[in-house]
Amino acid sequence: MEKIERIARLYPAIMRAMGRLRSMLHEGMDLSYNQFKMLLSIHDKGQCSLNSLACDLNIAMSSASEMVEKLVNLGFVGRSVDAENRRRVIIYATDQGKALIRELGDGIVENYRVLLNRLPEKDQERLVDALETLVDILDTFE
Amino acid sequence: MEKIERIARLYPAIMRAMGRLRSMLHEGMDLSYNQFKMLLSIHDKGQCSLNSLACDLNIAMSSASEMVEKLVNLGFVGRSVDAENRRRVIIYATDQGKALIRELGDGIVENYRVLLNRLPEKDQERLVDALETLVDILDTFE
DNA sequence: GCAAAACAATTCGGTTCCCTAAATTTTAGA
DNA sequence: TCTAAAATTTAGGGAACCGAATTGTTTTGC
Repeated sequence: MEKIERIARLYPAIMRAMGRLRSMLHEGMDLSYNQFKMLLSIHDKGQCSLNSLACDLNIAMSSASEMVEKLVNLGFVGRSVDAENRRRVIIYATDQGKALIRELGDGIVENYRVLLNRLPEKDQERLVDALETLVDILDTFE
Repeated sequence: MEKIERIARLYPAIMRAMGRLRSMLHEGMDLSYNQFKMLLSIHDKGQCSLNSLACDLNIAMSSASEMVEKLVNLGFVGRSVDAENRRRVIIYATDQGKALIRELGDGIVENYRVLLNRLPEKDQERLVDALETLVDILDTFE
């Protein structure tokens, strides 16, 4: 079979598998995957504007605005007007948000561990290698 | 770094990359990715009930029902009551649907080809290997 | 034979995540 | 000062899901 057909056939399989993986990793979490991603991004940046957050997450600013609103209402994120430039808003993780990141982060890592341990040692290595190769190559497409 | 942390770090990167890949592959298509997937599934099964379609796609029957409705309205899919068991509905691709599959399928393969050709030969091999390894291993999780 | 249970699909109301376009507020520039 | 630009929010909408309730249809168990 030709290389391209092999790849075309693999794409849906990967997406299916990754989706399954995601739901296994995040099951029982208080935040959806995307909400968690956003909270994490805010936390990593320490403090940021809506604009930079939206760029980071590759979504429209209006979408980011909505999601931030939700996280603010849940108490995981704070939002205040930037005194330097009052058009801008400063977004940051609250203590509650930071605590959640620690907690969920640990849970996710633990879930990874459980999943990974279901594989024989040799496959664990192959998986990590495959993922790293994939990211490496896919990143060359822009 | 520990294996698990490496994997945890890779997951978002993969999702991002795969999403980008998807939008590159499907850009300008008449059908969304999910609609195309459903049409393809219907076509591959030749003829099917809503239930089996929903199982195949791993979505709730109510979701499948909605999407089928859309595909029917677009003229790509037909739907009729099963004479054997009138509770059941028979879903199939219309000629128009089959033609679209051919057309879009060719387009996608062509897009794959263009993308793949942007990689050096050696990376092409690595990519296919990585993807196949990944699917192979991920499928062992249920 | 027929009422109750099981089945297949649909409808309804809801959520999440995304979009564009228009409005709002604030700042900066001519 | 008046206008243009910048940062965000609001409004409206669409796709893709979900569970629960509903509508028909068939099976079953008495």
